[in-house]
Amino acid sequence: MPKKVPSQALEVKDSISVGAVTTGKPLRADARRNRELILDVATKVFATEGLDVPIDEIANRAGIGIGTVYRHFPTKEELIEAVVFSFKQRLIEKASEMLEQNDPGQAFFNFLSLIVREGTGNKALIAALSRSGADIQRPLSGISLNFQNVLGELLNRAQQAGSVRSDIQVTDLTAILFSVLRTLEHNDDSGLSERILSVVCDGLRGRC
Amino acid sequence: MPKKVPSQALEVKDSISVGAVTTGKPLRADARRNRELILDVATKVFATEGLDVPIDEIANRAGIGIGTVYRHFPTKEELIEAVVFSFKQRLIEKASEMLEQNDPGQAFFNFLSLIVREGTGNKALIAALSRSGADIQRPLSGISLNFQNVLGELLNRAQQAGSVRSDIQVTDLTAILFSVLRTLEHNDDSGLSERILSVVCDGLRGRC
Amino acid sequence: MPKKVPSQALEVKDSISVGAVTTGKPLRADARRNRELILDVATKVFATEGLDVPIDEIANRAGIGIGTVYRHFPTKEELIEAVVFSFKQRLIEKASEMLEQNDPGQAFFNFLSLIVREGTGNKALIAALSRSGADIQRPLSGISLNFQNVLGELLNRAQQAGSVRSDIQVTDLTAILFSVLRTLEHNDDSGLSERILSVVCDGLRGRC
Amino acid sequence: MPKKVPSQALEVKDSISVGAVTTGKPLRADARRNRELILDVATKVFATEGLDVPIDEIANRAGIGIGTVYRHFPTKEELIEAVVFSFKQRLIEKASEMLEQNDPGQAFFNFLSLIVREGTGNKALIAALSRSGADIQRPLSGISLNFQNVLGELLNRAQQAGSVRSDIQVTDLTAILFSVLRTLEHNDDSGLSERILSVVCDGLRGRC
DNA sequence: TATGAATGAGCATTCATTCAT
DNA sequence: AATGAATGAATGCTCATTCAT
Repeated sequence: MPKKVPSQALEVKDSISVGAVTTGKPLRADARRNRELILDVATKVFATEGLDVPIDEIANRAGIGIGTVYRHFPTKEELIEAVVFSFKQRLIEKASEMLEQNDPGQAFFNFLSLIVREGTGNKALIAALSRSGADIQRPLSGISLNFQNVLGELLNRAQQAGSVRSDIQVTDLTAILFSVLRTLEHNDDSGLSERILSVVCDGLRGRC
Repeated sequence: MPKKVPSQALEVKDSISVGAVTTGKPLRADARRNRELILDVATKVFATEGLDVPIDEIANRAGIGIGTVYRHFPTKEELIEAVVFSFKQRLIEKASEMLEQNDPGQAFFNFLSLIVREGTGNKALIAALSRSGADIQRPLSGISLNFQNVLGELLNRAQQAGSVRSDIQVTDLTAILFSVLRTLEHNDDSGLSERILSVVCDGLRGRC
Repeated sequence: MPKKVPSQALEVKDSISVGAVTTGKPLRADARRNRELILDVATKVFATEGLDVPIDEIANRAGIGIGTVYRHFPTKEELIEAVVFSFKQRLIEKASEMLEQNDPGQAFFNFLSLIVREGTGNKALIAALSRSGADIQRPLSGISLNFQNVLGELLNRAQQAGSVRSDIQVTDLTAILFSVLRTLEHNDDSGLSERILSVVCDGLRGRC
Repeated sequence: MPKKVPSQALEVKDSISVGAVTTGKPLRADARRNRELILDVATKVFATEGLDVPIDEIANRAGIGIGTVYRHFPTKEELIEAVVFSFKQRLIEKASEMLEQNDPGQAFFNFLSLIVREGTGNKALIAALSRSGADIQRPLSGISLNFQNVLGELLNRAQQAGSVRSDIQVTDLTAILFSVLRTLEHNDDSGLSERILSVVCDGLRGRC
């Protein structure tokens, strides 16, 4: 039985080329701390205020210099991607957990529900995902590919169990998910989330 | 037998003065031409490149001076709204036509289908709907209200005819539409559109 | 005994080259009317809001087109000068009246008092005068010369009567006047006007 | 025997952070140099060309980027105020020195004389004073209040010594000073300055 | 002549990114 | 490594002036 991935996704920083330069060296302790700090703050700030927040703002709220932010993430774009990365990482963990469940249909719909719950009102998740996820044509790599894989796994099982209509593909699903999240971007009315989720789930079950 | 839509929803002003000041005077021939030119260009540009395109760009592509754009639309915001206005206007017209149809369910789903078809890859349309769909709390006015009214009419009839689940509200619907459009923003793959539309429609019919 | 100049200073329009093109032809009736209208509005608007008011504003308030304003005053600068012109014209009239008085000292100080009273809170008078009047080196011509002449006349007589210290020159005086007016630009507190006027008058009488 | 000015008026902050945010940290060497450079250039440029000079111009003349100007003074207004600040600061120092003199009347008139000398042809100084002198209603704060305090001190003593008429108030005085400076704005003819100063001083002594 | 539409240089301000300390 | 100062392209908007109707 697979152990749970540590929820903080810490082992990322140097082996995978997200942000910073990809040297083989592990980061110094303080640097690693800063990297995480930036990521945390950025995640929070992006989540609440959207991606238009200037880098200065993030540096300030993190209590560090702009230069430091840029040292870790040479580009705003890369910072955003790193944030997305963490999100996807978290979602992947959750998905893995769900895969353990017995009922494939249940697992699948639970996951959808989870995403909707996490994403409601989270501007960063949405805006960020919409960048890397909405463009379906683009071939995926790294984390996004992983994410898609787990999602596909969940989907397949549910389809094989007859809980989800069979003509749907993973890419359709991601598209739908991102789209729903975006809708909830400005609305934290949970009633709305529920109803939309319900519509989507019913729709995925297929015509009666 | 379907009644005609309440005239309130239909008598959208059709001649002049959207954005800018609403004087009674019709625009001079050349001004009207320019106004429409700007609107056309803006619509296209916004649709393809998003709302961040600078006004200069629009002016250039239209082959006119910046000042002219600002004469017609004193604010970028107003230009956007004018673009949105046209879109909603078109959709309202279509919706009105659909209301003539005998089968309320058919009418409703046809309209959804229409919107999806028109909206695929069209950022401006998405922005348009996002105004009435994204921020649900904000009370609507003018064209957006009209749009919501026609949509509500279509929805109600379909619900009374039992073609659509009854817990759905107009605002949910706009949210969903918006959501779907957003998804199709970067994807003109028609297969995707079809499947998503299908999922949404099935979902709206309700659990079997 | 000289008749009073008509207070509206109408005979200006074509013989003196202020504003418009200096053709010999008198203006058509409606043109003349417009010219005066513009001047009136500009005077009032400049007086209350300062010289930064856009020409559009003036045209609008006058209920005519911008083009018309520009036809009469090819440049904003010229419109301003025309406004100044009227002011000076009025002051010249008044000064002429004062010259009729028996007591030269009285006449002189009355005139100062008049200017202060008229100028208090009148942004246009002040800003305008400060343009054409504050630069003392520049040789005067036209109306400004006239103005200076009358003022000089008042001054001379008062000096000869021993009511004003003799080292003061007309240019000093205009400078002082403009300066006082500017001070009162933003203050309509009449107490202040009084005291400043009093200081200046006492100062002009000379050391006791 | 003249007491020292109340320390409140003197302890103007002298090191850093005028305009911008007032953090406790001293500026880095290069930053301080730039800040002063900007201030110098701005002072000179404002003084000679008025406050309408674009920020670009100032940046160019200082040989630095626009952004740098904005880093130090987030707003044009703040830059202007900083310039004003320096001026008033200098004047306050001078005034404090004068307060040391034995003869209160002498001290007072010397200060006036100083201001006139410094202010002749200096648009920035004029703007500076105009902040505290032009709009008398507005309650003062910070440096302007300090300035007014020292000036008031000088005035009071001179009045108590019988050298200045007693109906004059500090605000009248600033107004007058402002007024005189405005007059000298475009004129560096020292004869003019002298005569005007003389008139004002005599006027302030009061009717004989 | 009158009108007001068109023009575009000009300006304040922001922000991602680079670089000296 | 960290810092934060410097940079300057980019952007929304204004307004004097010109010109077609």
